[in-house]
Amino acid sequence: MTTGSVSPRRADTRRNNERILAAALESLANSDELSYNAIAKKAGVGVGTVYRHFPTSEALVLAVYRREVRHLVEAVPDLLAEHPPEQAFRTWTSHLASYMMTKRGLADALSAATATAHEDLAAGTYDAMLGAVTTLLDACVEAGTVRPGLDPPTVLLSLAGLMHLDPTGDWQRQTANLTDLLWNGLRS
Amino acid sequence: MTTGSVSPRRADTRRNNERILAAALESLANSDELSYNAIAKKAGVGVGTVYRHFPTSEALVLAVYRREVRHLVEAVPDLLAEHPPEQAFRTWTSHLASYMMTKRGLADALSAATATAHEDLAAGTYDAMLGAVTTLLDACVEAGTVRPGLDPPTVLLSLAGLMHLDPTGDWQRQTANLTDLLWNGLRS
Amino acid sequence: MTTGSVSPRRADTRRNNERILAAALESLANSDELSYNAIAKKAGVGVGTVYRHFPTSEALVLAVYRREVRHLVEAVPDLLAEHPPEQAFRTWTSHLASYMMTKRGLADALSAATATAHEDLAAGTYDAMLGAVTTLLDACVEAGTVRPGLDPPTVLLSLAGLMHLDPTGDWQRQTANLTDLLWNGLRS
Amino acid sequence: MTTGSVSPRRADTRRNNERILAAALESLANSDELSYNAIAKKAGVGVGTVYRHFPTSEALVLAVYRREVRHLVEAVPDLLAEHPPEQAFRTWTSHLASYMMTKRGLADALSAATATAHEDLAAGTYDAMLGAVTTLLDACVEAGTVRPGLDPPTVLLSLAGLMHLDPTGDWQRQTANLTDLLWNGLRS
DNA sequence: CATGAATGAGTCTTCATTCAT
DNA sequence: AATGAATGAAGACTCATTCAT
Repeated sequence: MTTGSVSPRRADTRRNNERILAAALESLANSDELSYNAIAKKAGVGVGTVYRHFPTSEALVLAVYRREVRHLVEAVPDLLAEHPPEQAFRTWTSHLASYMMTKRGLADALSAATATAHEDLAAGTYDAMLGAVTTLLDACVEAGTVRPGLDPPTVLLSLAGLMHLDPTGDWQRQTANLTDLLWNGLRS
Repeated sequence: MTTGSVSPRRADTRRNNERILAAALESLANSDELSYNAIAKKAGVGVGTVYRHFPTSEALVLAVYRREVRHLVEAVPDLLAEHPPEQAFRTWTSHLASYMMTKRGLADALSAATATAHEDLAAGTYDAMLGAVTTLLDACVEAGTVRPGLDPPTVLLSLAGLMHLDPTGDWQRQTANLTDLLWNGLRS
Repeated sequence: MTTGSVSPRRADTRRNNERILAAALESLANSDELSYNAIAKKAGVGVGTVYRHFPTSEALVLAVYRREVRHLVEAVPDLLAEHPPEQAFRTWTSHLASYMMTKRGLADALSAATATAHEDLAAGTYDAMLGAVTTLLDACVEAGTVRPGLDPPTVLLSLAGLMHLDPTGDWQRQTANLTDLLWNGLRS
Repeated sequence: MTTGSVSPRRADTRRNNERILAAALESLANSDELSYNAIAKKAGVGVGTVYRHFPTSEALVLAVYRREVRHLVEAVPDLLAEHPPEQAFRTWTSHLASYMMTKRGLADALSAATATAHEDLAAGTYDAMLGAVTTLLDACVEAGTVRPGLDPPTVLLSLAGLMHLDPTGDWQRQTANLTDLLWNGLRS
């Protein structure tokens, strides 16, 4: 009846889910390759288990993505609580950039997945990101530093370049430059 | 044993090169998948021939990319000759967008390739694009519609979002929106 | 801790048995494929339950077969009661044909199963079919339309072709043709 | 330049074809199972080679079948040359039976394959068998031992039972019995 | 130089079977 | 007894790469 139970099998299902997601994220972070066999091995479960949890690779990629997006999105309220709006916006942007730098393959995998994905599967994550941007913009508008009437999807789109920074170069400066340029277009 | 002409083979070779590149582009346009076997068949040559021309898939992708980039870059002088600078900039942007819409897989393939590629291989294409943007910006500055001192790499980066438009949606409007937003940041 | 009735479980059990058999028949009818997992799902029970009821796939196939054979066999008395013997024989033959047309996979599955099956498992169904044929023949002999001394196994064998009719063709005519041909060999 | 050449690779393509067909026949003879991996191993070639020669399992099964059918069909002229027609017919029938006894799985595999097969693929073999039967019947009619006007497809169908004989039983006698019964229906 | 057959490692995917709950 | 998650062996299939012709 020890906590590290004797039974090797039927280990907690939720735990498996976690391990699979973690393994998949690790794969995706580097190479945009995602092999069910490799993930199963890395997660220490059978291939079949991975299939049971995520029947298609779409589902798997999306699940990984969703988990990651949540982190970015959940950071927004805190940023707004601790910084003036413009600063919050800029900081969030740099979060986004550094995130992209460490999760290289995710973007590619995602765009491959969403190509086939049913709208509803992908929708959630895009909407979440959009919500984050909208919240940040609204705060800035409220503070009078950004002109009203901006289109959040367009602003989000303008940040997409962050996915293409060169991780071996001075991407922090490039991020700042991009944000500056963009900010000129947002200013009231 | 020559057939008569100085180098009858040379013509065949160049022809093969073209066919392979065309076949590869077609593959890349849709699926970001690139199979030597498939390309060979589509190009009507043996696999070995493809290997002889492009020993690594990196080399192949880059060759395709270079050819495509040339088209975009070469459009710039004509645009500037026929339109006022701002209009030229906007039109070029929409060229870029529609190009990305039809060459879906190319961007992904490229980013995968450059991950490992020797700098020098990739450098050429990036520089060419940068040159195009610089030329356009300079013309605008000259015309007084854009403030001087802008960083061309940053401007190019801000256009990267065009690679992520939804080809099933109203990407033409989104492109216009993005350009408008950006323009506000460029204006003098 | 009984729920009240003498054996409340027994009812469930019988019900499960039915559902499993029905699900298996449906599978077998089309594709000769028989997956425990698929059957369990279709029957709305757990895989384990299927295993408990039918420990081997042999047992399952045979159970399905036995149930189906019963239908064919039980039709004989009625046919003989309502038609003159020769007519009964011909009608039964066409029953057999149309049965085979709708249960495509069953025959294959069965022959695969009986290859390994213990004699006793398979015996029952063959004997039942043999009995049906014997009964029909006897009636015909009695009526004087068929010569006595025929070997029922041989007659049954001669009908095996019905398993190989082309369901997309005019199998009804083919059945009639076969029966006519055979009848010439049976006639007194 | 020895005949048992040094080069292990690129062994004569035709030879490969033979080996694959032989390996496949051996598999099919027993179990109606046909695994590309297993066949490749048994034939001593790579899996890919099997795929190159027979892209689908349909194609493979049919190729095997065709080869085997040819043997049966080619026996007809000799039989007719050496025996009186009726005897030729009976002997051919027993050939057929003994053939089926040793190629158990082939029939099942074939019926599975033809289910999906394009007509043209399968047609050849059926037509060949039909031709054999027709030739035999014609000879018998000519000799006056069989009544004219019989339908060859129906006769062939009546022989289908030979595929279902019990190889552990006295199938030789059963074959004779079936032929006798059938002959009564054919006699003039 | 070009060709394309051969190879086989590696990925995907399904399913029988076990067993903790 | 029933359930269904987990497992992993097994077979399908693809494709990069080599190399005889």
